[in-house]
Amino acid sequence: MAELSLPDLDPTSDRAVFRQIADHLRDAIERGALAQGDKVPSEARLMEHYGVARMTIRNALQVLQSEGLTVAEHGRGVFVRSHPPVRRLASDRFARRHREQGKAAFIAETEEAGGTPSVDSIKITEATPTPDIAERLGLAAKDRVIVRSRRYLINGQPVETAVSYIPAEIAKGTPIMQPDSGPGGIYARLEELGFQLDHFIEEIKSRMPLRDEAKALRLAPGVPVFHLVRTAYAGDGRAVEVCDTVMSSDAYMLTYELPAR
Amino acid sequence: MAELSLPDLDPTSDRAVFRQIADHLRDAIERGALAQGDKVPSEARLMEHYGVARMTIRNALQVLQSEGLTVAEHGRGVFVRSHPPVRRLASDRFARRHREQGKAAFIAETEEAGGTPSVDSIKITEATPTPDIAERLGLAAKDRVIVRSRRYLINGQPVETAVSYIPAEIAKGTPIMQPDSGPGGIYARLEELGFQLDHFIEEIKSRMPLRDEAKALRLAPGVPVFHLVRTAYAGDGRAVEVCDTVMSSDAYMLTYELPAR
DNA sequence: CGACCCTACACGTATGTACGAGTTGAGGAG
DNA sequence: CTCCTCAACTCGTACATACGTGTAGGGTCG
Repeated sequence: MAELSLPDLDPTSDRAVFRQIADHLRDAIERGALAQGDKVPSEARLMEHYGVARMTIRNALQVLQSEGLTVAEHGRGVFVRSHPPVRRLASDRFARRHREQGKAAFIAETEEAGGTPSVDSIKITEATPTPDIAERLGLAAKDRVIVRSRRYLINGQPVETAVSYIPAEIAKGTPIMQPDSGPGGIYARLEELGFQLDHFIEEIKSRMPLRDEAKALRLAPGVPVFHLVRTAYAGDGRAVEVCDTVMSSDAYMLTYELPAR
Repeated sequence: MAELSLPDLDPTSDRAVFRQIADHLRDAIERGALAQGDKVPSEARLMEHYGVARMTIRNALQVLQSEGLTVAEHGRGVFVRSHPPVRRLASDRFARRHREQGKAAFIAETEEAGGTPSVDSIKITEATPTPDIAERLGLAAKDRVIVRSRRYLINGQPVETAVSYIPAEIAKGTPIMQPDSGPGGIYARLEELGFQLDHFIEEIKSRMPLRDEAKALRLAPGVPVFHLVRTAYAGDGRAVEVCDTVMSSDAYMLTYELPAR
């Protein structure tokens, strides 16, 4: 704390004390007086500096944490969050020319960026689709789908979970049912099966993670997720796959190109 | 509370008491036992039910609030958050055929969906661009840009703030400098000036709002924002506008169409 | 019958206390 | 010199208490 100087409280302000303290610390972070990875003064030090109760300090720190600015580590301290390198997802990432190079989009992109990609928790089952999935795939309620779920990691850090749904009628007995779906991924397999892909539609929402999602992606408090649902359409207009993914918003920036025509 | 039955605490669990309580309430919300807009039992009632201190209850409620599941209203109670109707942004929303119909994209779409659109806080200034904006527009550090900032509302509820940057060289002395930029918006004006738009590139991040953003968009705690930066390119490859927008993630779903070619 | 006020009740802010549990580094034992 | 123990420091959880401030409903007074 020798380094970091914090202002005093303004007793004339009607802004709550814990908010004033949160403002001071937020300010220090935004100014760069506290850099990424730096330790925020301990609760005890802040109590002493401001002359307030511990709960007041904890409320202030809670504000910053829920803003995603800091993380607390039990027994160590509170630290300014450092942001991992961001993966940019380009809108041509599913272009055929990429599939033809023989690697799944995720593996190729991550290696190119100098990271070590991995995929785990691969599970493949057959099930009856939810009404939402059935509608997207144009299926009847009692049709069956193949469900491929998996988790993507970069340098051992989970960044995304994905669940794909493919009509069982299409996927049954094909390499799509194998954990390793082969070069180019399942989109390459679908094209080999005669479903020339025409376009994809992606729907993107942003929200706070559910408990299970926060766990699976090891998300710090205050980190939202992208919830992206992509539907793949074959040339005849038929939907052949729906992919439901949850991505750490820390790890991703999405980019899209839109026509002006 | 006669209606809502909550389990008792599990004293053998090593899960913190406030987390167990949060789990019970989250569960009730997910089951639908507590529906959107319903009042969560008051702190006093929960204290009585569980036989714990108020801080323990408040910690539990804090968890739900930061997950975006509930909102507290001073003097009234804690309520299950209700989600406003979602505006879907289609990837063809900036297609020329829409501009030619004479309304800005936001106005037309909102009216079509049966809402009342409005725009306020329109400010137009001239400034030197930040390095990031200068790079996107292909400008030198000392070139000037026109800055158009505004806020969009639906039925009086703010949903989005936007700041556009246009090279001063292009916009100076044109209707782009007027608060009401005329039929079809500034993209129509740019085309009238001879800059046939070719395509847009949008970059999307998701994060928790800054304090000012939460205020401007009246965001409840636990609601993240989309931060979208769109660059408009003319036929000759020149960037003619950058639009930096912050959108309530509650109010929007983004959709994009990707080619498979 | 309407306007006002008062009172429960709700959450917001703040103090003080206590103990638990993870981390770290200094110092002592071998 | 190395290993281990332990103390000090950190955040996590929980209790008890007090008062402030916003809301809403009912009763009272004009």
